Amino acid sequence: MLRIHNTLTRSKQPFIPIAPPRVAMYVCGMTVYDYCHLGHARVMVVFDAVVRWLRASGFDVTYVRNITDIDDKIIQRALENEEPIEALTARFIAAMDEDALALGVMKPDYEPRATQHVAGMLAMIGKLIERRMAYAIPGGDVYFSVRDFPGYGKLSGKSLEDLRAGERVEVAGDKRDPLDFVLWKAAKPGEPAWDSPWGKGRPGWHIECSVMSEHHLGSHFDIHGGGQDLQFPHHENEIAQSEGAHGHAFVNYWMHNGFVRVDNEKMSKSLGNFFTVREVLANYDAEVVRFFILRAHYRSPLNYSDQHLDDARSALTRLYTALKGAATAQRGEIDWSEPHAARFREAMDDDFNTAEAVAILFELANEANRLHSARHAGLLRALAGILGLLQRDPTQYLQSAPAVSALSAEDIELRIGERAAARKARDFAAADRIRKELADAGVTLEDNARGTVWRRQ
RNA sequence: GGCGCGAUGGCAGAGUGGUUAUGCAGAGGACUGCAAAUCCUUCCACGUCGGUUCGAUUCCGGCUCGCGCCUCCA
Repeated sequence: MLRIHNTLTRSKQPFIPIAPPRVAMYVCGMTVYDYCHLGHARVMVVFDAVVRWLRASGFDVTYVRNITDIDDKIIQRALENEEPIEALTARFIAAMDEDALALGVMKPDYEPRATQHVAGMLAMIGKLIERRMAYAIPGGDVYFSVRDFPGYGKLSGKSLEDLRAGERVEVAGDKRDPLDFVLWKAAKPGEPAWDSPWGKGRPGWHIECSVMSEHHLGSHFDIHGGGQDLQFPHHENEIAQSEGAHGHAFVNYWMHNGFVRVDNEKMSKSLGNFFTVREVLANYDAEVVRFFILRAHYRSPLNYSDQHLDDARSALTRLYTALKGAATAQRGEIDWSEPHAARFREAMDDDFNTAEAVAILFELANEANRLHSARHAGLLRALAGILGLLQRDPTQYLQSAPAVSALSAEDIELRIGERAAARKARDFAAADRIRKELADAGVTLEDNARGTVWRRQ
């Protein structure tokens, strides 16, 4: 049985869907004013693996990942770029789609955008005011009143007192409580705005997720995910809004993935220590990046460095090499009673332990190599497929070139031909010279009974 | 200051109250014209101080160090 670590209880709990086999899952996606960095990649890949495993386990998953396409930073960036907001967001949504596709991330079932749900937000804000959990102030802002929502802080494990004590920022004097957060922001002249009962304005950040999740999944659903940094205040506020408006439980299982780090520090926009997905993909195959992410547990911190990606690349090469030699059996149904498959399932059922699952993949590779077993190779490929790995033609993968490559496949084949002639003439010095030359260009040769095969790096 | 998470072998990274994680790297061997790949063998481990226990890396507590949240952030 699947167990999920629930942030609400800080423990692993058996996963019991509200209406099996249906599973409703919402993940906070990107604010589209810049390229995705590796932290975003981790969210996409991790929850992609979660959805894949849920589906492989027989659940009928509806997966929603939102797009925040209106917010202060978007407005500011559009202003800086002197381009319309719609053009800016369209550009970065397209870039995000490219990154996701490269990383093998399947499209969510729905990708709602904040700007498409303003009417729903107005309705929910109205309801919160009606239920006396929100209030409008003269300027046109509307705030959520945290003291009127019992249980505020239950997700992040903080009390209102703790939070007040820890305040680091001076707050506007018109809030009733410093911790009250904005639901609706009055527009300043020139800013994008929607009409509302409180005047022209735009939504606060948190309200969109409460509204869009309800729209697609209902007011009470199974799983809500996102990066650890969203736990507070974003997800805490979502709970306040949704439970405040509906009067019943919002989400049963909260999942938060760990940060990507650089030099032991969180990779973040504000620190400026981030690498965009496309920067990394210029030097590394996207599958290597996906493998690198999935090889760690989703809740652990993940340290990024070129050295670690090199390591991941070598490891992935071993897996593909095992597949190369074997006539992989057709994919089809997985025999879950097979010991490796059973352990794989056990690992994934234990809070999506992809690190353990990947280790089992290596054990299968060893079996496949040792026994020349197409059955093991086939199982390796099938199980890896659940993680979105090892689905390419092995030779194609092993010969794939990074962005900048000195030698073309044709050149390589040509040199291999010359070397074969030299070897036939038993001129091994010449043959070794050619091999050395190719090695220096990042190409490794392997002689076998049928001839010579090559791969990069 | 408040709250929380973590500390595993050269590196990365799972896990477990007593038994091999796994990968990369290293050493030796088999195979090879030599290599590569593969296989076999092998070195290297659980921050620190106490406690519980027949036995703790694994449970409990103190300490040290690191990280995160408390402000936008995946």
